[in-house]
Amino acid sequence: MHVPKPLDLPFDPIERAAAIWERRFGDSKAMAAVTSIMRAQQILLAELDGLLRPFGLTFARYEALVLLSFSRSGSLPLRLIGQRLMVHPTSVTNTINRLEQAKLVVRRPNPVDKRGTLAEITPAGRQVVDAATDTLMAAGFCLRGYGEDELDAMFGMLEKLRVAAGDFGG
Amino acid sequence: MHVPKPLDLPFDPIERAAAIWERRFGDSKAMAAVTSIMRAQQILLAELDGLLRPFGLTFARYEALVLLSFSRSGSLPLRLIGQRLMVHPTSVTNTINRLEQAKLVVRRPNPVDKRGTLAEITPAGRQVVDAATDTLMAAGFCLRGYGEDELDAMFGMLEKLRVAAGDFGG
DNA sequence: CCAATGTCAGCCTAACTGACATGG
DNA sequence: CCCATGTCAGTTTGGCTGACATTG
Repeated sequence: MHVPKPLDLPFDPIERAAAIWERRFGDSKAMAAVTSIMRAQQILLAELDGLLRPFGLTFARYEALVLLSFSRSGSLPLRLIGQRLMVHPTSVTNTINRLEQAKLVVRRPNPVDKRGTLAEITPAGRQVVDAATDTLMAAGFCLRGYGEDELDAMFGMLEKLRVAAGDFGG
Repeated sequence: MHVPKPLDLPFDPIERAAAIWERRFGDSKAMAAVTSIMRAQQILLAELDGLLRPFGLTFARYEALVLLSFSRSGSLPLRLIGQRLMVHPTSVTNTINRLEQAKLVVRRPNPVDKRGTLAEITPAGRQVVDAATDTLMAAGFCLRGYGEDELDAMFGMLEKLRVAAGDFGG
């Protein structure tokens, strides 16, 4: 097995790249920030997926399950799931397929719009999502080490980017 | 074709999820921050890959090419590339394969360590990486809208997370 | 003999394209 | 008729495991 060793370099690889960058191309702050975001996401996703593996979930599937558990009827049209989670329609189909195979969700025809399909969370699905949530909250969503103010600042900082991308009304 | 419409919801989907979360599970700041980072990375990667597509590059391949162009000899052992970019050994093999197919890189045996392989950037590789860099810098690495101080703050904020993950010596 | 380097085959996930059936 | 919804087939990407040959 490939041990996921903490590389533990004697220097920050991103900072080093930024220093060389600066000499070669000029201002490197944006490059350093982008690279940091990429790496942070990689770290977080790996840790979250690790925590969720015992439940047979990935973070993407967990998010879908949470969304369903939040809805009044426990069911939502696939189209709406795609909108909220901001993923491609075929990715929704795939995600719901896996959750359905795991018996955490069932598909039902949408009585309102006969073109559509509803995904409905099962009792087993509710059990799993609650247990998984306990685990994630106990781990502080892998953001232990940040204070409430810092978490807010992070959210606020990235909000500008999401608005600029057109996610929602500025 | 699926139009990549800017969903442009009348509300922030992450903020809404956080509000419901708060009532159901309690504190939601960490969850909101994590979700923001995930979404930010998704937005940035899509935009960067879009900018790099005309050059036949993905962001991952671009990063490898930049790293090689920064080295004195224009060549580095694959092992070292994996360390610096923080990717799995087999992913390095894959990345270098693609760059080699595109004639932007060549493999050479490592004269120092006969187990190892060097990836060496070609003149064509240097041309492509310079042109791609011009494009990315003109786009401000998709982080237009942020001031220098904000970019620094973002980098500093995420540095803590990378240290905690063991990327480099705290 | 053990450890490190890199490759290979193979699997899994997610995102995407294009095509399509069904229905508003 | 056009558009929306969802699925399917197939491609691309990257990350991973396990096994292996080669060499330190």
